[in-house]
Amino acid sequence: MHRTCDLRYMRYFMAVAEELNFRRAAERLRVAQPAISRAIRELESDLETRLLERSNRRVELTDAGQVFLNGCRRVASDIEALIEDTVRARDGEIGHVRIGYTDFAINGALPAVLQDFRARFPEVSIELVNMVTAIQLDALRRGEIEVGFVTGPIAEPGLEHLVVQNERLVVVLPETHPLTRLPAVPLAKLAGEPFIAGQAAHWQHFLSHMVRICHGAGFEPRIVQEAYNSEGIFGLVAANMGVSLHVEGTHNHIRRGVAIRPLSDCDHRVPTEAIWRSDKPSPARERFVETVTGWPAMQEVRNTHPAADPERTSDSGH
Amino acid sequence: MHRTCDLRYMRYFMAVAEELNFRRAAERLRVAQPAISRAIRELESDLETRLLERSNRRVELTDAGQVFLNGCRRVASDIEALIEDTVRARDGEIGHVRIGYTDFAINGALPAVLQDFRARFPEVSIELVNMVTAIQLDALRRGEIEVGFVTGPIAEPGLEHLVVQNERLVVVLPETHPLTRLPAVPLAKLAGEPFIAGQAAHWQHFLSHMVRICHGAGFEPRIVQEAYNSEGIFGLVAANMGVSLHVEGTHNHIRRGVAIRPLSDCDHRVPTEAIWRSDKPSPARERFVETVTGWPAMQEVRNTHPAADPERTSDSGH
DNA sequence: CAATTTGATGCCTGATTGTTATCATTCGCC
DNA sequence: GGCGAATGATAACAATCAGGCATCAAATTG
Repeated sequence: MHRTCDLRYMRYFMAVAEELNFRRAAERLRVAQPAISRAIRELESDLETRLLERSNRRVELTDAGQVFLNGCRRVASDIEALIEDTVRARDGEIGHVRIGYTDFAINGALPAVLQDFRARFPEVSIELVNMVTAIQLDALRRGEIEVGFVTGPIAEPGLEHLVVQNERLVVVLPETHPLTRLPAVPLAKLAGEPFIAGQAAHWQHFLSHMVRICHGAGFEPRIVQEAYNSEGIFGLVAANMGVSLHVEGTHNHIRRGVAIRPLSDCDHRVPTEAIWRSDKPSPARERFVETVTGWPAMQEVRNTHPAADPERTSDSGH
Repeated sequence: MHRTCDLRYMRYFMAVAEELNFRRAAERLRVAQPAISRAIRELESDLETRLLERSNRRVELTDAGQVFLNGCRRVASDIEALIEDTVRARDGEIGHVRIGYTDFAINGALPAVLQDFRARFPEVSIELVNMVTAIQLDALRRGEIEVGFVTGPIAEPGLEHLVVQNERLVVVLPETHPLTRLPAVPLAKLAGEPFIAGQAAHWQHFLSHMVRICHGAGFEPRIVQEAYNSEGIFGLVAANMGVSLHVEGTHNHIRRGVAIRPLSDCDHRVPTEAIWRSDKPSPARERFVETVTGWPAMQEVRNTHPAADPERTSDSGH
C-alpha cells in the first residue's frame, strides 16, 4: 500500500459512490473528471481491490466497495468530530481539571463554585483532592493539580491567587464548657485553656493566624493535642480534651458534643484563596479560573476584603 | 481548513506525540526532521490550535494535542480495520448472500449446506427466502437473490446450475387409504385417484415431473384440489381429499394423518438444483457456490445422477 | 565559553495532483 | 442501422506540495 488511502481519495470515492457517476462527482468536488478517474484507479490499485464495477455506462459498487464506503463515512465523520473536539479542547470546553481543597474551602465557597463551573462546562471533568495548604503548594508546582483552594495569605512567586472566602474565627468548645453560657466569647478568656490544633507540620498556615491573634490578646496558646484534620479537632474537643479556634464556615458542619461561639473582640479574618500557576495555561484550567474570578460571590468577597467591612461579611457569613 | 488533516500529517503527529522529540520521530518515519517541523506547523495552522508546546528543548502535548492524539489513534486503527475489511469483502470472507429455496430443498440438502458454509465463513450473513422455482428464477434475474435452490431441470441462458439432490418420488396417502397396506405402491394403482397438487401457476416445475410419470404409467392425473405449498398438500391429504406425489426427502417431515409409500415401479428422479447468475460475481456468492460445489455430498449426487444408479440413491434416500 | 543537541527556516528538487484535449464505447433517438 | 450525446479512460502538460539539504538560533552541558 503506497499511499494507504489518502483522505482526499476517500472523499473522492465517497462522492463517486454516492453519485454513481464520475462526472457528477467531479462537479460536486469541483475538480475535473480525469482527476476522479485516476484517484479511483489508484485507490483500487493500493487496495488491490475493485471498488466500483464500471462498464462505460453504468457505475455500481462492488461488495468490497460498499464495505469501503461505509468505512469511509465512518472515518470522515470521526475526523469531523475529532476536529471539533480538538478545537473545543483548545477552548477549554472539554478537558480535565484537578483541584486541591482544604477543609475550610469545602465547607465554604467551593461547592457552589464547582456547581457553577459544572453547569457552564459540563464536559470538563473535575478531580477533587483533599490536601492541606502546604501540600497543595507543592502539588501545584509539580503539576499534580491545576488549582488549589488554600488558607491564605499566599504570596508565592509564580502563583496567582484570588481570595474566595474571608472568614472570622469562632471558638470551638466542649458542650459542657462554662464559656458556652456566653453568646460571644472574649478571646482573653481562653488564655489558660488547653488548646487542640491541627498538626504543626501541615496546618502551619492556619496556626500562624491562631497564634497571632492569641498574641494580640496577650497570651500564648497552650497546645495540648494535635489532630490530623478538622474532623479530628472537633472529635477531640467533643471528648473534652480542650478548646480550639476554627473558621466560621464550620457552622455548616454541626458536630454533636461541641458548641460554636463567635469571638466578641476579634475582627481578624482568615482568607481562603484560589491559587494557580502563572505559566502552563491549560485551557480547562483557564476556564475554571475565569469562572472563579467572574463568580458574583467572588466579586463581593474581593470588594469586602480590603475594606474589611465587618457588617457585610458577618451578614453573608451567618 | 486547507488540507483538513491529511492522514500523513496525522501519522507524523502521532510519531512526534509518542516520541516527544522531532528528530527521533523523523528517524522513526524515515524522513528528514524539517518535514516533521513543517507538518506539525501546517496541522496547527489548519486546526488553528496549538498541539505541541515546544520550547526549543522540551516538547509536550497541550490538552488539545492530547485530544487530537487520541482521535488520530482511533482514526488510524479504524482505517487499518477498514482496509482489512475491504480486502476481506473482496475475498468474500465478509458479506451477505440472499438465498431462495423450495420446500424440497429445505427438507433435503440445504440445511447441511448452510451449516457447512456458516462454519467456513462465519462473517457472511445469510438471508433465506422461501420461494417456488419460478419466482426464484425471476428474483435471480432481478438481483433479489444471489443463489436459488430450485426444482430442476433448469437450462436457462445466463444461469449456472448444479444438481444438489436427485430424489425419487413417493406417494402421499391418507392414513386410512387402502393402498397404505402395500409396502410400495405401483404407479398405475393411482390412476383413478383424486390428486392434490401445488398451484399450477407456481408449481409448474414439479407438476411437469408428476404429469410426465403419470403419462408413463398410462393415465392422466385428475387434480381435484390445489394447495399453496407442501404444508397445504399434506394438510389436504390428511383431510382425505385425495392423494399426492412428493419427493422422498419429505420423510424428514412427518405429518399426522398421512402415510408415505415409495413407488414400486418408477425410477424417475426429481433434481433440486442450486442456480446462480453467470455474471455479477459477488465475492460472498462466489464462496457460497464454491462451498456448494466442493461439498462432499454434492460430489456424490453428481456422480450418481448421470449414472442413475437406483441401488445407491435408494440406500442414501431411506 | 565551546560543543552539542534541538527545533525552525530557506531553497531546491522530485512527486503528486489538477487541467485540458482527446479517445473509445455505449445508449438513445430518429 | 446510423448518428449524436454521454460516459469513463488516457495522455501530456502545469501547478502545487512534500521531502531533502544546508543552515540558523536557542538552550543545555561540560
